[in-house]
Amino acid sequence: MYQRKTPEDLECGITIAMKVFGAKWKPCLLDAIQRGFRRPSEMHREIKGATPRVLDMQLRELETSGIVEKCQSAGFPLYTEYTLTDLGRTIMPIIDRINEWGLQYKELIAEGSPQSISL
Amino acid sequence: MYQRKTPEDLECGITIAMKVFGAKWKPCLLDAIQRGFRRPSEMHREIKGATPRVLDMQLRELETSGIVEKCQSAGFPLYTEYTLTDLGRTIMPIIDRINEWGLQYKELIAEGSPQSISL
DNA sequence: CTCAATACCGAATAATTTTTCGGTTACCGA
DNA sequence: TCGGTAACCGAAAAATTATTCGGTATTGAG
Repeated sequence: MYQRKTPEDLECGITIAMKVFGAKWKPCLLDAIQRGFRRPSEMHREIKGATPRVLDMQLRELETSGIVEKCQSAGFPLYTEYTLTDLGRTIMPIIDRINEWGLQYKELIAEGSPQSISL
Repeated sequence: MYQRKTPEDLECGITIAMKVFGAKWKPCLLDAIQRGFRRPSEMHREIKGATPRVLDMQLRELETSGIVEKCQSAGFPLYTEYTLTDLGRTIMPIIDRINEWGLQYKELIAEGSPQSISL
């Protein structure tokens, strides 16, 4: 298992929050769950650009952090559903605002942004 | 200059927002500016754990994105100040909530979080 | 002229995260 | 038994991001 080498400031709220839901696809996963895509296969289809593998991994981390909960029912075909926990629901207003901010200001940002070279 | 290789979904608000202020030290920098640490040397002292180099780089990116503004006055010693732009101020409520969330739930997260192995 | 302070930048390297690829298991239907 | 769907996992490789190290420039004091 991977061992982190650089220390982290776990007193810093930003650092903690970013660890929990700041990974590349975590906010998208949480948003997808909120919009009703609860099954892994649905999320795989919904979130273009992410490989199923990374979604599985980040979903598992969200579960381990107590943000989402897995409900699996035996049967065919396999049926697994992820839902937000109470803790997970406390994050959603933040994700929503991040999303709104991005949509609201995207034109303003696009020109001149150093990271937008790849457009 | 670095050329991105994996495509990005620039219609997704989350992706856009994360590009603008989601880098490792950007929220900390913005928070520091808000708390009154406006000079690079102050931020270097304030934000432990980050190297001056990365703070300089991320500050420059924030400037290029139009989130902060640089005011430099000739004189001795060199005096540079970064302040939030109007656009930058629209981000602060989000950063504040991220920070609050992290502080509020840190104990809840700590146990069992996959990323907290390095504690 | 040399030194210290402030604000930077470039390039190589290291650290971290994401992707790619190829599995596994369980089950049903033909 | 073979093929197909769903949900996963491990390991290596690639991509991305951050760090380290060693510079530059300006200015004023000694």
